[in-house]
Amino acid sequence: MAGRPRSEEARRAILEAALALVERDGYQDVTLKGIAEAAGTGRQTLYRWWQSKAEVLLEAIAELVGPELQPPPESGDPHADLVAFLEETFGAAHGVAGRVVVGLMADAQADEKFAAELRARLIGPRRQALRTVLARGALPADLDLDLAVDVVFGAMWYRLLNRHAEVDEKLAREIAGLLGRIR
Amino acid sequence: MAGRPRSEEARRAILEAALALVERDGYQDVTLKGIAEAAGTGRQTLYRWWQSKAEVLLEAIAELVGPELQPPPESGDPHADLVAFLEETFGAAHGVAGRVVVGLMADAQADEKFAAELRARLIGPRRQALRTVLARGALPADLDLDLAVDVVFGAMWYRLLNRHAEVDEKLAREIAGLLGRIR
Amino acid sequence: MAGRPRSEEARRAILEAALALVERDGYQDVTLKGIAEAAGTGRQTLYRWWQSKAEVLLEAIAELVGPELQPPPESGDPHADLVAFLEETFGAAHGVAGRVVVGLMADAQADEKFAAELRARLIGPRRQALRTVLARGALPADLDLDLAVDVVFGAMWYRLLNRHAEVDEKLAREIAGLLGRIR
Amino acid sequence: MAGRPRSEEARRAILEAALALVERDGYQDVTLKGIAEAAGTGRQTLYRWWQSKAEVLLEAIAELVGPELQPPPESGDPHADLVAFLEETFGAAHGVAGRVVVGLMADAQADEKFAAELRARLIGPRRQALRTVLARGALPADLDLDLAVDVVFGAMWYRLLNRHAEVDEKLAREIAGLLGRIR
DNA sequence: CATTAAACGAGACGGTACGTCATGTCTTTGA
DNA sequence: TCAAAGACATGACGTACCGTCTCGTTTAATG
Repeated sequence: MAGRPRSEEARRAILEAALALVERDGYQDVTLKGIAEAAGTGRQTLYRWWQSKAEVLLEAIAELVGPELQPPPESGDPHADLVAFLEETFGAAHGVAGRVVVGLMADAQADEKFAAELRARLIGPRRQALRTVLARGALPADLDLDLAVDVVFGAMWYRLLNRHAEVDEKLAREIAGLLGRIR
Repeated sequence: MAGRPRSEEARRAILEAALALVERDGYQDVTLKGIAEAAGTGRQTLYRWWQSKAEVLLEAIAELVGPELQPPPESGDPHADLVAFLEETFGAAHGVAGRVVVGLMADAQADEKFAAELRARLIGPRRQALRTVLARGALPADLDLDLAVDVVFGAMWYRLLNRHAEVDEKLAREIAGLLGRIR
Repeated sequence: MAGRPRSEEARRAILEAALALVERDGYQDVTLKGIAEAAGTGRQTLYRWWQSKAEVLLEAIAELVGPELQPPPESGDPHADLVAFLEETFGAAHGVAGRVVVGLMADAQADEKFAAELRARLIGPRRQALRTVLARGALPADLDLDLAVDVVFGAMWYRLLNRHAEVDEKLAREIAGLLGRIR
Repeated sequence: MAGRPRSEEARRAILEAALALVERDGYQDVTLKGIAEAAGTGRQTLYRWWQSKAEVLLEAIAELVGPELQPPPESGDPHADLVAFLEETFGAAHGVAGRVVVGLMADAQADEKFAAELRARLIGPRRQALRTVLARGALPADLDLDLAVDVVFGAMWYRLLNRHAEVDEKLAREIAGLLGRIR
């Protein structure tokens, strides 16, 4: 038998409601119950298609920032490419996207299965993009690229989570400058 | 007037039970109710002295790693000092301490007041210790020390949270090596 | 839309468990938590449909003694009717029903809203039934029937609460006898 | 050896605070903790001298209405004596005394030991006083005096607890009138 | 007059019920 | 067969009071 097809309308209402609630209440105060009510949807519809709040928001954020996961076009100046890429990346860390992504990382600590999904769909591709940009010549050829990626995104995440300093264009330039001084 | 003094026995039972439960069930599955039961203590005793699970575990972990928050003695070789410090720090990130500290960071995302406490009692002192070690000559004099700290601890936190790679002695040597190549 | 219908099974399990617990532990030692556990039901299900322990037990007792709230068939002998009615009423005051009804009256002292409900669903109808029986000719026509009701049920309640004497068939005959001597 | 004598000041502060709290919050919302705080006394002082809230309030009310427990002087007119006694008794049922006494009766349902104490110190003497007044000739000589007492005080208690009608001078006259019509 | 012992206030202790909340499941009717 | 609605069992939350237990202090009577 065929059955009623999945409602695309309900799906979009849920993803939009989820993001709106994060914006209004903060990631941790969002509940699946609250999302269902805000989306005007049944609770079972949420549980049918997603495992948890984190999965809902991972899908929502993936749709939101999907296109940005590609490395930027090559300009010829490796250092300029790196600065541009970091400025764009760090800029995206503000607003809802930042709040969601930090919340997802927090939730991932409780659930290794979701953590793997988060790495596969969001973190990994972004790492790959940075790797591509770094490989254009901004670093000595013998330097471990993965270590460099850890250092760059590490600083970003550390600041995002610990909030002891801003994640902004200044940081982008400083990190790029630091990498440029490596011999 | 005086009143019955706080029970040091209950306090220690609670902190020990909290750590034991994190070890057994993982940070997120620990509840205040569970801690009280495991410690053989009343629930109100927990609420009397701590605001949340995170505060209990912050105190527990602070007592556990308290002494390590001091910078190591100066050996004369700045690079060796740095490697030694990082090896010790990264080593401590395994076991309960690591699970707790990652959980605390996750919880801090939901509660800015607690985040400030976490920075003040745990993260800040550790940053200061690294700063002291770095200032012994492992870096060019004009490099921003705070940025270097962000880069080093950033890489550590990024790996701890995202779990795409180990936080171990190898990382300690690689990071120290990378810093040593900065001109 | 529809929603899942209320579970009649849960409702009956709760009312039966409540009565059983009163029988076992006494009215005052019954708790909503205990009722839920004994009924194998969620605590929220209790709070969804009732405001308090008293309301649960009022409904339970109302189902138990519901049919008795009607005045008995007229035999032709007003005095015999009265004695029969009182014997039946006073007999029902023993066992669970008596313990529950006394507990309800005690709880009603703390909650005027519930007191009104108790009057409407239990006390009032019983008063009306006695009034009907008394009106059949057991009393002088000019006597205030409500006062007579107060006197009859007052003696019963006084003994039930104060427990200085039994509420039994002997009392039924004595009260009826006293009323019969009024000129 | 001797030890410090019991503080009469603390005792009076407790009894007064208890009555004041009943007046302000109602019997059921008064707690031993609240009484201790309002009296400026330690909690242990309460538990040292009384078993429960009910015992505290029984002592408080006993001091308040103690003198009234005696039958009034004989005037020569039995019916007038009865009316006067009932008017005074029913009048005292208003105000704090009424609220306390109803609360005590409710609590007595849960605790037979306290119920016995209540009967011995408050209810019994009052019954005896009414008995004395009734014995002055307001009733036919062969009528059971205890039954008459049950009927009179029963009506009072029934109205006090069920609150379907007032306990006032009108009731006093009506009850006395009803008794007067018994042959 | 020093000692002693009990009562005092304060307040923390282990318990336990309260009423609320979110979870994830189940059961209806309607599309 | 999916959707919305909403009841279900479960279990943690934070609060309140219970009755008990130290504390340090105060207050007579005793030796």
